[in-house]
Amino acid sequence: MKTDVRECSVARTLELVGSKWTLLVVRELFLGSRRFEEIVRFTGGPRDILTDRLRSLEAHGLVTRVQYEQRPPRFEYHLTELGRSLGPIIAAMREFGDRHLAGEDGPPLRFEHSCGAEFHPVLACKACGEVVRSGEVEIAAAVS
Amino acid sequence: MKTDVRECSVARTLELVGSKWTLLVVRELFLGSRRFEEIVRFTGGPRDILTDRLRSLEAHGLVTRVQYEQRPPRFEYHLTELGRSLGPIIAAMREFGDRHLAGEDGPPLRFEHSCGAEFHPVLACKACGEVVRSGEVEIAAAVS
DNA sequence: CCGAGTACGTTGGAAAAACCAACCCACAGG
DNA sequence: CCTGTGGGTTGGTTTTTCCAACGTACTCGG
Repeated sequence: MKTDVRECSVARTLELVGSKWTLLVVRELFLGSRRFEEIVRFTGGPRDILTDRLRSLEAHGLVTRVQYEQRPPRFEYHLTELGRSLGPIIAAMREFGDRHLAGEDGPPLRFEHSCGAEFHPVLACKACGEVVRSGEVEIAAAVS
Repeated sequence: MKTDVRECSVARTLELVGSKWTLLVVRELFLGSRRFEEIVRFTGGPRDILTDRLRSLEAHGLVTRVQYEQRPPRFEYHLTELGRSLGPIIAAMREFGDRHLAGEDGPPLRFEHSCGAEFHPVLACKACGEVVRSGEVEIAAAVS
């Protein structure tokens, strides 16, 4: 059997953020956590794994580790511009969870758009600006 | 140290699709693969793990397993309506990969919107329909 | 000065998950 | 028969993850 593994952008993205805890770390940073202890507390992940994920995110340029204290040396984690461009992925997951997996008391986190309404993301076409309905997008070409 | 794990929709979504290979399986189904052998070939994942992921997706109602042949028994996998609503997550990952991690020969998969242009997803606000710029969305309330 | 507490990890060992090659069954075609 | 296809399952190895404990470097209160 040939091994025609599809080298696609989804696969490449998953290599960066596809392992356990990584996207929860990114979520935490989006929500404003900066310090290691906050990330531990709010994600609930094992400290060693979270350390590993933060180093990996840093190595890939999604996060920077900034010293905010000399003695003892203390660091903060910040999303880079590249890291912030993971926003749509987090938003899409949040939206999916809100709609289909919400707990008893609804979505635990609410966002507000500058138009004043509660923010629910939908996908739009960058070219025409129209909100996309299912069936309006098709594969144009599939290269191996 | 208190364990104030954030019970958010992102975390809940990751419980469904957060383990390795799951989202690649979903991508394959979006791209039209239906049979087990196709999923093995195009994702490159281990057969036993892919079996496990398909069963898990089925158990959560994201995928259905349909018999298309009696003797010998053969099955196809299809995304359910719920499964198709993972589209924005896949699209967001594809977009991230295309923009920041593209291989030498550009994005390997292209999509086309019904407006005629190549499709690149951007986030829009469901309420007002406007495309969202960074800084326009803020946390309205954060419940532990 | 002593002990407790905070911040940010690192370590060692156990448990779980992933991986891989090989196997199995049912059938089809030559 | 003998080979090939489709859709898995099995057994054993390797990798990851998990967890609790420890270490370091300071600060604060008494």
